Amino acid sequence: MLSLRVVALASAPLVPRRAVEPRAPRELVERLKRMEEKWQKRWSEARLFEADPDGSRPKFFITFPYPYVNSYPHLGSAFTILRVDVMARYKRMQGYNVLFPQGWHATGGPIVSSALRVAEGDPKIIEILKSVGVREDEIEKFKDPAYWVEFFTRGWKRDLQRYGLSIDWRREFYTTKLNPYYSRFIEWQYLKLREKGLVGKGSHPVVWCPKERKVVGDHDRPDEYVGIGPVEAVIIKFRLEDGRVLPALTFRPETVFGVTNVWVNPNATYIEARVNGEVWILSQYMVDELRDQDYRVEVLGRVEGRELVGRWARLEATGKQVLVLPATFVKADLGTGIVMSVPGHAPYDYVALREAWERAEDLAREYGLDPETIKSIKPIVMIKVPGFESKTPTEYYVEKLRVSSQDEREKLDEATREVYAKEFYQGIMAGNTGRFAGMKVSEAKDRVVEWLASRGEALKVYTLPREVYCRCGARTHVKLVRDQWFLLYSKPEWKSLALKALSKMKVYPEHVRKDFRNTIEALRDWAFTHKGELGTPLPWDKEWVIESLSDSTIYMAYYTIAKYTQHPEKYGIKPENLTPEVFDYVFLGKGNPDEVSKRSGIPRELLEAMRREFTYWYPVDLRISGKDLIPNHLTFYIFHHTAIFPEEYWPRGVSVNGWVLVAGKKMSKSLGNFILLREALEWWGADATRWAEVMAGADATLDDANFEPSVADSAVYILNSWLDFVRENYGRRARREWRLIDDWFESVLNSTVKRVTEHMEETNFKTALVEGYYKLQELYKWYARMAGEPHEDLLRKFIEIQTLLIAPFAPHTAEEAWEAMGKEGFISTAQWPKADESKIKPEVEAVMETVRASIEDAREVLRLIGGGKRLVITVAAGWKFEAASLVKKAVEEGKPLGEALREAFKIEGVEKREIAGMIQQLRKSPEVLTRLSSRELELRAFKELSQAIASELGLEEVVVEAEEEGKSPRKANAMPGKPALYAEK
RNA sequence: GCGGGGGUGCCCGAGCCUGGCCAAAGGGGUCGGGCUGAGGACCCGAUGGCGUAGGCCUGCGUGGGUUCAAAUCCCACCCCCCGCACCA
Repeated sequence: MLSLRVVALASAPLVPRRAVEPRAPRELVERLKRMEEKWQKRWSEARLFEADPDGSRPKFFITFPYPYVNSYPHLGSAFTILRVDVMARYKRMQGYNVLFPQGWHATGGPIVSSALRVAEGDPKIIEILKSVGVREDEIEKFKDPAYWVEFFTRGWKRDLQRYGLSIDWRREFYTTKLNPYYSRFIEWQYLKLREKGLVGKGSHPVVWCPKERKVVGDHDRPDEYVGIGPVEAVIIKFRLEDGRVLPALTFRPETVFGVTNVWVNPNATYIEARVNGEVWILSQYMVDELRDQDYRVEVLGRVEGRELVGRWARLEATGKQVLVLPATFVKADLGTGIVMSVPGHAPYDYVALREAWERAEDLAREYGLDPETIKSIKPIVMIKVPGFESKTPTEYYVEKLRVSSQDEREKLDEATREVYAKEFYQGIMAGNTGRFAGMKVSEAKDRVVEWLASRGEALKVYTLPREVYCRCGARTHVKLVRDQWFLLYSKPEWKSLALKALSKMKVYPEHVRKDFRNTIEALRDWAFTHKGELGTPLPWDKEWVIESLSDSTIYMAYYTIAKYTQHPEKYGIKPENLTPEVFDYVFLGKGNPDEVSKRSGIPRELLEAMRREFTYWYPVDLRISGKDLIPNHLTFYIFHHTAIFPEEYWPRGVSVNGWVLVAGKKMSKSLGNFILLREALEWWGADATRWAEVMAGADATLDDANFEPSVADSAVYILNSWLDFVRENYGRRARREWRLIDDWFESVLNSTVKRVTEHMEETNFKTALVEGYYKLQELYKWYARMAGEPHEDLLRKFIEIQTLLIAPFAPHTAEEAWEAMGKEGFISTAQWPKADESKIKPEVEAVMETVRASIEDAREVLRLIGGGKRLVITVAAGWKFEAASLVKKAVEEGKPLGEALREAFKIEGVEKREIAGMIQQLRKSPEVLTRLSSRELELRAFKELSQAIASELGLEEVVVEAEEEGKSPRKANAMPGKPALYAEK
């Protein structure tokens, strides 16, 4: 499922250079690792994460797409699965019965191909295996695909366990016929789909190796050919005077109206062959390709390219006669080797024509032509593009890229792409295109092909846009596979079910819903069977195997019963017991358990237990994955659920995230920033690695995350010092009498819990950790400085909450801290803190904000006057608070500020002039309104904190007074939320 | 082209939905101070320009607009990234 890109591994240098190294002190890391081992052992002994149906608790079923096990997990896969674990742990602390299972994906070609390479002794693949720690004497075993699966499955499991994931391992399994239990399940699924008419048959183009006679997937090719697939092209016939056909292959059939000549490679040898009754002259390559696309091709002989030069060829559809000219850019083994020249719209043709003009005399001499005829060939413009009136796109890009020769392939390829993009999407067919004039090029293209084809002058073929070689060294071409099985995603009824399911799902982040909708609407039929790969054979046509994206759509249901089916030693179920009838009963509630039991040989109680297990856990509450799975797997997941299951079991939610960069760059061996999870665990331990992964950006977003090794280093310190802090401070004696600053800290403590909980619900885990740890720590530091000594109860409360808030992220450290506090049981199942709304006091938070702002102001003033000894703080007069609150109220009612300010004049007993002055100040800094509290509270806050403020600013004395009886020469400046300050040397 | 996401201070990156608390969170880097056996750990401060009183000027892709007030709302434009399918 999750592709690990062994391909990428393969391209890496054999001795990777490390750009990324851990710097955290070993002893601190070792301390964390010892704890991790201890708690993992205890969790496992307590079977803490083994989840069984429990009607007394709400359930939460969460999954991660099973990874493709052809290598070990790296920081990328570890990132996404960590988000699953964090959510699972959070939900567990919220009192949910959480099921987090994990399986492995073995379906597909890469493992088979890699095993074959080992068998062949390919040094590259052997080196890759060694680089991930496979012993020399073990290499031999990797000739067998099954061993890959077994080996890396073990490796993944070990890594994930050491990572501290809260998985119920009883439900582990891997796919393909290597696990016949799973295969039985997939067979059932596909029988169902066929029953419902969602399976069809058709033909399908594939990249084909003629030597090995097989489909060539990405894993079967050298890296430079990865990702290139069949494209549609058109062959247009040019007829020579003797009746033979020059078939020109083109990707731009709409440009036939601009043809000026035909290009051939004079130095190449072409094949003369009978194709569908006509005599064609074409490349050997296309002979093979056409044969594999069901054309009858009978080779008659050979023709030298130069023999064709100088002949006239006729395009029947337009009646145009054109000359055959030589061109060096024409490759005889690409396409038909015959090129229709459209210099008005194709950079290659344009440049080649210019060269032909220059060399007209030479060409004429060499091929016996008339130089004037060559020079008289001029580009024909037949597409209009807005903004390209004076110069065509072809002229523009050839000039811009300074192309000087037809052999400058890179520049010409780029120019071709640019011209195509402009003309195809923005171009309009010009007046000289007959019945197509005025049509958009994007629409005209297909119409032109239809028109030509209906007259027998063109045909559609599939070909490769570039040469692609198989790993065996053979050149590949496109073959049309007949009898290909398809999933009929294009069926409107199926699409509308999928859309309905989507509309009821939670999608994080929400905007991704649109991507899903677009994908569902645009999804076409899917060729779901392959040959020569690992998988489950199609039950009714066993030579085909169900391909990887198609055998992984509803397997989350299988987790619910894997506990039973995958443990024959305990429950005695054999693969042959798992008849379709059994699945019908377990998943769909069909049939009578007694009869199903009798026929399948599975005891009734077991069948019922499986049914209960399924109905309890299903549907999946949340599936978390990388963004790459939106347009394929996650969409298929929705489709198949709607096809197989009743509505109540359709998926409830999906959360997606971006890729992981390491140190700001895409992970790659050549950059030296490719990190396997096991390496990170070795360097930083589990909790610090988890911490850094979350801090990389574990929110629900399509943006890429960035794992910074320095963050992992600092997490090592953070976790160690938090543990020390807990040990030194939890339950110690401290201040007993309650002060205003305690109200403040209690308030922010509760509002922090509230915000963090909201972020957790939205799967925005980085934001949750930033708020729940970093910001809370800042708040505590400030509290400790302002309070001098913290309040005893609050200190305890803070330590508890802080530990609970980091528990989903750094569970081992949290357990250790929890134990150090003397708490009973595991923190993993402790109650997530609940915000006490009554303790959240906005006016206290506001007044403390005023204090903080005043300290900053005072610092600035002191700096400007070059230091001082004494500070007088004057809290504004009572009437100013009244006036400000009138203004604030008016603003909140929606009045414009100017109008709201006039409210202040309602205050009685104060001179209008004074009020006007205050209004002036308010207009200048309306922000004070947002931290408006009361005169009494401000006075109290400043008085209580005057000592702290003094030491904060390094002053000998801080005097706090009220404006009414104040003596400060600047007391008139005092505003609510912004007391007047007066500093003395 | 269609669909989606973006362009913020030296760098990374929040804010934008719900306009004023935003010269703009938080990191990193840099500078200064503290702690120390001159610690890569920790703590405090500075880090657009100017300023001996909390201020002023310039500023969040570009250009307009709405508003007492815009990084935030509206319009137009420019640029970048991703997807548009058979690689899992």
